Amino acid sequence: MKSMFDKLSQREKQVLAVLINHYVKTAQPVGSRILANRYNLGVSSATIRNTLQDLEELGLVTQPHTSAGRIPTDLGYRIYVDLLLKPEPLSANVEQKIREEIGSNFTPIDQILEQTSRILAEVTSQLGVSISPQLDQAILTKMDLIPVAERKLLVVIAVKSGIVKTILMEVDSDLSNNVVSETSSLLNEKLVGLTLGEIRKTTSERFRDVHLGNPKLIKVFTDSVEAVSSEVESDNLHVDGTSKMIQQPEFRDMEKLNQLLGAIEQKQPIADMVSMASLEKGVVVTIGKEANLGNFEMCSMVTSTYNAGHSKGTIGVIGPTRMKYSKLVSIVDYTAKLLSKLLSK
Amino acid sequence: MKSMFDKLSQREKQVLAVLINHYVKTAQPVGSRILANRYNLGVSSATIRNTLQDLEELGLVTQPHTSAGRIPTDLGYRIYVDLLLKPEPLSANVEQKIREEIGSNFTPIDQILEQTSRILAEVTSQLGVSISPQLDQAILTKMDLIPVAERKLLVVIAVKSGIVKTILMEVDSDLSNNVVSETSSLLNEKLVGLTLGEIRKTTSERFRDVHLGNPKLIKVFTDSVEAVSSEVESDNLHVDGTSKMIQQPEFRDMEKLNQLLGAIEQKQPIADMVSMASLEKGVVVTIGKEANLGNFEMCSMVTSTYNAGHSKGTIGVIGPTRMKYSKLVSIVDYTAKLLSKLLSK
DNA sequence: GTTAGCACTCTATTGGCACAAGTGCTAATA
DNA sequence: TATTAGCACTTGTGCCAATAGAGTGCTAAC
Repeated sequence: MKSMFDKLSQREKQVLAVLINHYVKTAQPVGSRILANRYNLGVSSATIRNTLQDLEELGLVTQPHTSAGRIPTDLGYRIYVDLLLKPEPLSANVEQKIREEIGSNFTPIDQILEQTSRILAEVTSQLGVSISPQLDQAILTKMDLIPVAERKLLVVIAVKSGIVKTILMEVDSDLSNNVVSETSSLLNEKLVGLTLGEIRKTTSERFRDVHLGNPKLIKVFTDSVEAVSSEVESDNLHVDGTSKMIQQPEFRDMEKLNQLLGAIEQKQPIADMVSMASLEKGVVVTIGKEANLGNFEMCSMVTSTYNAGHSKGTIGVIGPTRMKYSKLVSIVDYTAKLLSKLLSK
Repeated sequence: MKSMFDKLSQREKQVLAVLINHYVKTAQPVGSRILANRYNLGVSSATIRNTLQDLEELGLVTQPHTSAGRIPTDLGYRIYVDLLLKPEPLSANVEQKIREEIGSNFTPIDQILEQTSRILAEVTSQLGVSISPQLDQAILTKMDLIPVAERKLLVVIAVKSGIVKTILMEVDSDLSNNVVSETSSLLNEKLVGLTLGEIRKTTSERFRDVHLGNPKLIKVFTDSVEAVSSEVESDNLHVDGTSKMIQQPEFRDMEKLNQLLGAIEQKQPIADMVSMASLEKGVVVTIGKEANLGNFEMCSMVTSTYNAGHSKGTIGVIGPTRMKYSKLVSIVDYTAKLLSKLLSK
């Protein structure tokens, strides 16, 4: 990447940046005349034409057809994002909107993330997405077993950072309240302070030799922990902004539109895409085919991880590759930081 | 409506039925020639033309333009649905699919309803919708208060029919475990067997003179009941099948498509529409402008209520007015009954 | 190294035209 | 009296050619 940067002359960089800026606004191939007239590059359109030819040879721009202007390639965007882009400061207006929406409301985490997706969609006019924190690394602060009906037990799992999960489980025989509360005390005593991942892996051994507590109940609890901590991403995915997104001209094509909506509905493809980017820390920009997901060839993604206690989740926006990276990077970054602050109280 | 039925001659009824059947399949205006040739009505196209003119005068069919065939009006569909339609028996295939999906799985209610929406969407290629039961009439079988962290209390509300709701609440001061469990016992003792609606209305008086239990905790509980039992429909709405739905030719128009997706995203418009129909019992067909919701002029809806204990919810499908009413009525009816059976154990 | 100029290519739009579908009406028919 | 054949008329659609416009690449001059 660096080598590519060195290869580019000052003018080439300038023209690439200006071309992308213009194309992002208009969604139309950009010609040399427009670049020469509208942006004062100090040279004539003929010179720009030469530069454009160079950029095309480098694979940074391309022509839809012979007598059209140029549009950026995925690689062109990549260079732009990595080397030329200056994050655009948030407008006071947008910043305020985000702050208001992700307020200090005392709300369950899933609702907060829904709101986050919504506000991201709103301020970006793209798809806003969020994934709940993966609780595998979360530390148990308290658990409880509550009989709610014959054979039905509500398992409560509270972890550091204040997230509380409840799961309704079936038990195959009625159990006395005494047995339940004894086992519950025992589990609390032994397991509080461990991560859910540890509990998942070690509990069966931990209690193998201890002849306290009801083994069936212990099994029910570990099953619940299993369910909570290994919840697949797609169950925890929130998406908003579809109706805004599809107004983008790239989705005029019914074919693409169907693919997009199908993916949103299945959730899994989006979850895969987002969680792939969430391996890295901080803001990540994934462009077009980089995601390596057929249906999203013409889409880019700006994501960031956030923290909730020791657990990590991801938020971001998805839109056509022709997106305003400079603005989106700032928005996603700001929102993720705000969210981390909120969730770590 | 009955008068309209009397006004129609045998042939007019027949032609209307056949025209609608054909139009539902093709989405193209239907001409007299096709009706005369393809369906053996025993008369020539000229005669059909005369009949069509009559039907047009009655407002049951209309022409998109002078030299096109006829398409049904909302009123035409209404007559068809009320007087001419024979519910089509479920295919074994579809019945099996529904039975498999809405299995006896031990799953939380919201997930069951999500599955219901999904399977409805799948077997109808339209929008599948479901609304969770309104719990106002549900009878409390058990409640519990569980401190999960400083100042955080998990309120558990279990009602007949096995639905369990949990709500995380904030309390303004730390409370001893004793106080919490005493108050909890008291509330159980006094309130189990009442409906949530009754609890909501009468609890403050019930405990005004009794000097037992912690008033703040009692308030927290009634607030939770309030929240659970008056949850607005849009929070409990599940929609699936958007990507199938938009492939219907009526949504080729970007304008309509936007309206539709916007409504699905906001949820409220759909919730309004569905809950409006859920006042009546059994299967209800709402056609086009009858719903009186601007954005859904070209949509119809087939819904049915289902029972979960003493509570009622609604499921259904939404699609373009040009839908296969005969099939959908059977599917929705069958699914609602199956769901009632499942949720009443 | 830059620019003006020009021939060339490709797309998008327009008007014209023939064709197909379907109607409404009239007059003939059973 | 109900039905039908026949026909003139209307409208939407597909196709063609012609045209205008945008933008390029190249050459030659500065």
